[in-house]
Amino acid sequence: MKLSTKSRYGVRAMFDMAYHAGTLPAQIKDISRRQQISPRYLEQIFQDLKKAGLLNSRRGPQGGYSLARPADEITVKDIVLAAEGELELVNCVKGLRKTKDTDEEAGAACQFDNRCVTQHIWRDASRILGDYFSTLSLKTLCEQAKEMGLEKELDHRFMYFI
Amino acid sequence: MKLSTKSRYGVRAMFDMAYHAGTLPAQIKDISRRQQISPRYLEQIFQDLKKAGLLNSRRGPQGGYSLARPADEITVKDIVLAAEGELELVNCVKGLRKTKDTDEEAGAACQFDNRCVTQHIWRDASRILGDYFSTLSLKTLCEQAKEMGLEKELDHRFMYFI
DNA sequence: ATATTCTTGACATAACTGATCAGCTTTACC
DNA sequence: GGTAAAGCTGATCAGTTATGTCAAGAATAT
Repeated sequence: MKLSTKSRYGVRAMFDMAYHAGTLPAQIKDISRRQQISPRYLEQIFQDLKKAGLLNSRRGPQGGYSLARPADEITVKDIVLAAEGELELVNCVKGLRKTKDTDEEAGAACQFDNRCVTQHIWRDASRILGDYFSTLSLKTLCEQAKEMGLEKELDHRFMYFI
Repeated sequence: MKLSTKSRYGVRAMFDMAYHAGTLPAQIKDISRRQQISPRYLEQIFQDLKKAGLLNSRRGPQGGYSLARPADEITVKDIVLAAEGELELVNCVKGLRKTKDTDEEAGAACQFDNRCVTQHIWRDASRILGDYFSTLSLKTLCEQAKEMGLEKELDHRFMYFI
C-alpha cells in the first residue's frame, strides 16, 4: 500500500510553485532543481496535472507552468487524484481493468459484489483518506512551510534588475 | 496507491475463519474455495499471518489453522500490518530500503527530512488509516455479515453425523 | 504405516514504476 | 522572419512488485 512517486512528486512540485510563485510562469528546470526531481519525469507528471485542469502552461521563452486556480482552491486530493488516476485503495469496487485485446470494460468487479463485508471497509477507508486530503490546500501547505521557516529561493530571472 | 492483494485476501480469509469457526481448525482447502483465493497463494499469506502471531496451525489430518486470539481482539489493522509489512503510505519517512550488496540500513531517508511539509501529510494520512483499521475487529465484521444476511456454509466434516 | 495437512523455498510471469531519450511544436524577442 | 527557449508527445527500458506455481519435506491423527 504505497503512494506512487507521481503523487508525492506532484504535491511537492505544486507546493513549490505556490511557495515560490512570482509574476512569471514557473519552469520545470527550476522546480526540478529545487525539489530534486528528474526534469524529464516532472514533465510527464505536469502533463497529467495539466490534463486534470490544475495547471496552465505557456510555451516559448519565459514560458512555463502556472497554477490554474488560486492556491487555496487546489487541494492535495486534487493533485493525488490527478496523478494517481483515482483514490480507491482497491479496485474490487469499480470493475476490473480492461483487457488489452478486447477493449471490453469488464463489468462486474468481483463475484462477491455487494455480498462482501470487506468491500465496505476499503471503500470507507478510501473515502476517509480522500476527506483528509481535501482539507489540505496548497495555501495551507505554504503557511505551514512558513512556520517551519523554509526559506524561499529568489527568482534568478529578476537578478538582472538589482 | 493500492492495497496489495495480500492484505485483501488476508482480511477476507481471516473473516471467513471467524465467520465459519467451528471446533476444528479451518483448512486452506475450504477457505480458498469459499473465498475464491488460490490455495497455494493463501498458504504464503497464512505463513505471514502466523509469523505475526495472528494464527496457530496444526499439521496432519484434521489439522489446519485457527485464530490465535478471540475474534474481537484481532483487528483489520493487525492483518494489514502483518500482510503489508507496514502501514506507511510512503517510505520517505523511515529510511530507504537496504541495498542488496551492502546490506546497509541506509539511514537518512530523503534529503528534505524534517524540512518538508509533505512528509507530515503522508505520515498523518498513514496514521488516520491505521486508526480506522484498528476500530474494525473480526467480530465487528461477523456482525455486519450477519446483518447483510450472508449465509454460513456448513462444515462438511460434520456431515457424516447427520 | 499411511494419508493428510502444514512448511519451506525456489521459480515464473506479467504488470507497474520511475526514468530517459529523441524529435516535435509553439512562441517571445531581436 | 530567424532563432533560441520553452513545453509536448511518444517510444523505450531497466528494475521492482504482484501474483501466483511447483516440488519436496516434516509432522501428526488414525
